[in-house]
Amino acid sequence: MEIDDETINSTGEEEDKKKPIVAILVGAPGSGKSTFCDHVMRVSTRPWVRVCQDTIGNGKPGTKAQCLALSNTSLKEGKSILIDRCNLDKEQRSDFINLKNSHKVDIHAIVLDLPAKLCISRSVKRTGHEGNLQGGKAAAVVNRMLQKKESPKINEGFTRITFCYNENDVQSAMDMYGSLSSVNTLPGGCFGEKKTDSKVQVGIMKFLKRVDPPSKVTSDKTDKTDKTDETTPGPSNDGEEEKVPFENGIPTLGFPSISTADFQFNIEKASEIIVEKVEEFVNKIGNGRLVLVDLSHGSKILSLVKSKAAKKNIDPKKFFTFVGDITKLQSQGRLNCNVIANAANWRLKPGGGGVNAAIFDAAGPDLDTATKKQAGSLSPGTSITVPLPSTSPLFSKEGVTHVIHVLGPNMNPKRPNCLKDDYQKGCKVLRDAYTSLFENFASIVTIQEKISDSDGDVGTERNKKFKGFTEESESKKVNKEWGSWAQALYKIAMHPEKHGNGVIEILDDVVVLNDVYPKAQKHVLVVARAEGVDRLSDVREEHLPILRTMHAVGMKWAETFLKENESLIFRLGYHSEPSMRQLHLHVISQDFDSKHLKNKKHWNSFNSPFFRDSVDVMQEVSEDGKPKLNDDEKFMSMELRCNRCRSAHPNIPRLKSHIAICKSPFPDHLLQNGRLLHASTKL
DNA sequence: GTTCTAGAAC
DNA sequence: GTTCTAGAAC
Repeated sequence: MEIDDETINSTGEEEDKKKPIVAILVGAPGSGKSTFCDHVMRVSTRPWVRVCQDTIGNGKPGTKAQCLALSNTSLKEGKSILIDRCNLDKEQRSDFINLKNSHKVDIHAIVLDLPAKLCISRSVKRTGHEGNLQGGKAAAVVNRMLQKKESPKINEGFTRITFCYNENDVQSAMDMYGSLSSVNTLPGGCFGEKKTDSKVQVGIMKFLKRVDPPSKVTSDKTDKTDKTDETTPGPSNDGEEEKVPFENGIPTLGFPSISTADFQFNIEKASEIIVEKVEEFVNKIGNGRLVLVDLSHGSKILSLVKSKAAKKNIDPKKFFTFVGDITKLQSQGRLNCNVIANAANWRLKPGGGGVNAAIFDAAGPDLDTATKKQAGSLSPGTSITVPLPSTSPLFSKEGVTHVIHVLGPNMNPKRPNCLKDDYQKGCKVLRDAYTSLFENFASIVTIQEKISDSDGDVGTERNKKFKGFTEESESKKVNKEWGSWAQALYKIAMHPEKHGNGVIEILDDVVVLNDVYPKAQKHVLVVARAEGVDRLSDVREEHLPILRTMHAVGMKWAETFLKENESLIFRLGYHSEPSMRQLHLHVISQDFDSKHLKNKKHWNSFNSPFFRDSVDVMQEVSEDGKPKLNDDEKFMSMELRCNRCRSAHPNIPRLKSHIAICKSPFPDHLLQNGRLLHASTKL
């Protein structure tokens, strides 16, 4: 991030230039707030006062009132202030934001949303080493605070919000604030907010998900004439609403009109197809939304689409048009689109003018490299999703995490594959192009939803909406070959008498055995004996009887174990993508007390959406003909969270010492539909 | 699936 | 120095 000289305080008033800044740090203990303040105060030539609640009482912790008092006196002296306290929820921040009522100031938020494990380990360090207990205490404090966090929003009254998710982000933000003199300031708006880099920190998904639908943006029902200055980006219907910030954190696809510019597709027909496809998809993209973007207010396509969408009563919160540069939607238009579509050429090459040149240009060489990894060319009517590396400026400045390249039909005789006037073919290709684009966007949304659901609450209802999408993209996966070590279960299923290692029951349809490396006190596998069902993705409606048998046998064994030990709790389910060949049901006690549970993958394979409860699998197969799979690798690298209280832990040993003592009740979704089996439920 | 181990993190 | 993770080999 850097300061853009052109955007530095363009109002020109001398007084304005000396406006102090109230910089509110937002972050858990250990997120680096004090380090941030120290650095800024050391290098900045602007006069800063640090308002730190931890030390405000003569070096000891003080009160919020003391912080406010110091803030007031400092502002009166014309000094800028750094509010160094957690400020994680809206209420905690509001008193400091209200300082703008009595002082002429800009209110900034600097969000230090670093991985929970990092904050915890830093807190542990700070509180001293007094054995493991101290670590547990620090984790508990950080976890408790993180439960409360609410992402700051512009509409709380901030002039500017800077989000930091890793040390690099923090360094950039420190440099930025450190470079401020008493006269320059930073442009307003929301910067760096991201929703999708879940591999870095899955925990933020829940944080960002709690957003309201956009309130003010509507696709106008009346045909107003647009008189707004063409250089000002904003919702295309009304200039007055430009000041209203868009809600960020909602998965949003910004897309240009395909084929109408360079490829000379008829605008009337194109607008009809856009609206038709939007209508078809608008309810298939979860809480996501679609935004048609065009650079100029005079654009015919926008007004045609707008009026057609209004006639069809398409929800204006889910679909609207927007005037602005598709490569600067966040920085100039304050509209965060985590996904943008590119009107690509068939060679997927940069340059050539128009949207394609602009996007490749703004994204830097990273996009070209990432694109080449995916494909070398594109057929008309198709699209391809390219995850944007975080090093790309489009990612860091605009919050774009994916670019979807789309190729529409060509009606321009000067370009290759021209359809001339064959609109029958042309319309079909254009429809295909939008279908492919919106499907690709839907898969991105689905993956994000699944990850955020996994972070505590499960949105079964929402998942149901995605029926059809994920499966399609996932089924494209080529079946992996099984390694020699992965055949053990298969061999046992086929010849249990020969390979009887650990086998405890042999029936016609299933074999039951103790897991050779149990991940809990009790851990058995119920293996299907039929040939041809290697894994969950092979399961279809015809396998419902075997699923039911496996479930019944698994339940019987769980009950047997519960008679021996009433304190156990069992869960029955399948791995979305098993390592061992031959469909097998895990019957596993929820203590996870085992020396064989050694790494993140072991934990997450039983404690993330990757683990599919047997009851849900049976229901899905009977309703949809096949089970849902959550086989994204991301689930394996998720933060380590307690299966009961959902607290985060920095590593496996810490997690294990926590779960050994955690007595919290299980999350709600596990308590429903018989997903968990207790002694009391059966006695 | 596990084991082994380099090297990152503490 | 020790602990812990993650990738390769099996």
